Amino acid sequence: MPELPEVETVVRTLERMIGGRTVTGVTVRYPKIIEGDPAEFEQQLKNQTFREFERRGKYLIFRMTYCTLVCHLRMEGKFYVMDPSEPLTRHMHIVFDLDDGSQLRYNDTRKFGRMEIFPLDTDFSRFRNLGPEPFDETYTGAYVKAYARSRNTPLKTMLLDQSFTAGIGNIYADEILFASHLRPGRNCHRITNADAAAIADNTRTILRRAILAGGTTIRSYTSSLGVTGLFQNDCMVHEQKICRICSSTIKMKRIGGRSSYYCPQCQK
DNA sequence: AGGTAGACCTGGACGC
DNA sequence: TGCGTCCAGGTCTACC
Repeated sequence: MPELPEVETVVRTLERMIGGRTVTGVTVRYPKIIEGDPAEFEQQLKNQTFREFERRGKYLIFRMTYCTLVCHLRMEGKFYVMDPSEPLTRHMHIVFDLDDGSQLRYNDTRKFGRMEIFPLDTDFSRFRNLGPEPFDETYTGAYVKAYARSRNTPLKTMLLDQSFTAGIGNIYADEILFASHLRPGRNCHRITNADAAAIADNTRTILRRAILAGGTTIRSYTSSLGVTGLFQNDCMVHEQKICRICSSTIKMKRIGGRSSYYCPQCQK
């Protein structure tokens, strides 16, 4: 379930592994992954070089020689860099042949991920209505408070709204709210300045910690790139049974269609 | 306009 | 064992 920290790790790992490599061919094996015409996708990327690697929210952005390749892993998308002699499994939907003889393979069990080509000069600051990055200087307690006051929705739903801030997913939303001592079902409209400041601070603290954890797991060519981080070990509430602070039983509730975990004692 | 249910997919866990 | 059912997660679309 790649969220911001996992995507950041994948981008940095790919930068290290395929930065400067030129695409010699592309094979689209499952066309629906591609937004637009798959044949055109294959043609446009041929002979282009992976130059710069960026992330915006949960989107991976590859600046090529003449265009920008944008990927979203959704739930289960993974990249592998492999030798062509390794078996191509049924969930490897897009294959990029690289000029050093290796292959970049896109694997996605549930086929939810998407790839699309944009012009080289595309401005991603307002891409798909994405809000500020959590590490942007504009993501402050004051921003959180102002945004919260403008809506009438559970805090959990607000954190998952990518136009609020880009990159938070279901796991980190639960963890940020636990660290902030706020229940996921609390309405966002009436939060205090202190609550808003806590959300802003904890968003950054938790994401930064997760990026560090994810960045330590990348070792082999054939392991999934960046999506097998260690952060699961650090979860305080998400998919937990007992609160690690007060030993209360963790509760689970569906909020906005998403399972939300919280400690009834530590979060109010 | 803001909020939410449903669609998109597959495989794993679970109950009978 | 084997079947059916439910669930997971991110985003877009359709609808109220």
